[in-house]
Amino acid sequence: MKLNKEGIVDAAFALLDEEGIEGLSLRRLAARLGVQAPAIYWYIPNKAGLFRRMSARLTTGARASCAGQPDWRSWLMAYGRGVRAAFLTHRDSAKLYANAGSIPEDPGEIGDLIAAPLVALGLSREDAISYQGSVISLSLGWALFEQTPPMRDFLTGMMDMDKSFEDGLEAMVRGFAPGSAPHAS
Amino acid sequence: MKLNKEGIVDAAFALLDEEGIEGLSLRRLAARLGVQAPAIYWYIPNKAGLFRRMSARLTTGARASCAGQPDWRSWLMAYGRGVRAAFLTHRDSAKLYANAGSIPEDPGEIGDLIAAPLVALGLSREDAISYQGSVISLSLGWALFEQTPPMRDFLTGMMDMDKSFEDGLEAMVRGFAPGSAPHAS
DNA sequence: ACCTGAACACCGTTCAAGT
DNA sequence: ACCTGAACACCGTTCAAGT
Repeated sequence: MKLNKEGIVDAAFALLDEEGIEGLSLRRLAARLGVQAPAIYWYIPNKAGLFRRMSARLTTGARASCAGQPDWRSWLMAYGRGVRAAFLTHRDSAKLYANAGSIPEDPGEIGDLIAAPLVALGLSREDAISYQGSVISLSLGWALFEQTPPMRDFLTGMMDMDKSFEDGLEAMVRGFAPGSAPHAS
Repeated sequence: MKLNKEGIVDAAFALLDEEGIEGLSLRRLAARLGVQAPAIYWYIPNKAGLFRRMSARLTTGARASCAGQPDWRSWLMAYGRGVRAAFLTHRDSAKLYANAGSIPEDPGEIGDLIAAPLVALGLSREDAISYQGSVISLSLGWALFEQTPPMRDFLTGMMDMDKSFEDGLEAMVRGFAPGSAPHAS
């Protein structure tokens, strides 16, 4: 039963869900795959590379979930909800994303790729990336709080997290004003 | 030259700035303080406790920096800028905060404490915490991207990060609508 | 091509013992 | 009260060697 990259990422998510990010070591991952730790290095460059691969899966899954939106505001709302939902389906995945920083492939064409759906809906490339960055930041930040147990207990004790996130996202997306104050040249 | 908690936190920030979060180990920290690693445990419970102490310093510094604002929107804008600025003054500090999750003291009175300045400006306690959570989330998220070198290079190549953050924050704070859709009871 | 065994240079944390 | 020495149970990563 040979290893492969996707299977390693699958097993890593399973291990993450069971043990949390502290317990996600290459040695334990190898044990779960019935193999010795160095074997993993045949498929991934290092632990950071594994984290990047896992992070990429989280965000591309969210992107896929919001195809076919009628306008760029709807798209950004769906994307924000999708990103947060993706983080909340795997224990500590927001922490993992924060430590990995994504950027899975070469920087040249990835800019076009992430801007494309919003440019198709009428936004400039710069606004597309800027707004998307703010939406991911907000979603990541909330997910981070929701995945830190003492913080989660503290927050759920006095508010509805779903509503707070929704309120913040809605306020921001509604407030985006393309083309206003077109910085520098 | 006896140790003390604040001195340990100072040294930890200095070490963080020099080596990054990967290099921030208790053994190296001890060496910098001219002491053996276990000595640190007389002052802090464990490494997570050190991270929490460091995180608390970052956010309370930002809070202090925005006293005397005339209304709650101005306060939230100042706080968002202050939080991001605080993160950007220490290498990898957003990552550190994401891994630590703050919550330094007991949960009972800290709720009042963080809500107080906004309640004084007319917000309900629930809105105060909800909005503040969204503002911190957005600021933390952007700082995280800005402190991940490949991501930073990628983003600065096609946008002005200061402007993007400012646009997102401004849109969100302007869009907050207290009292609208008062969920459940 | 794919994996193991053994090793290197680290970790956080504990605990008896020193002063 | 405050710190050291020594140890435990881990890490990520490298690399020769096996198949």
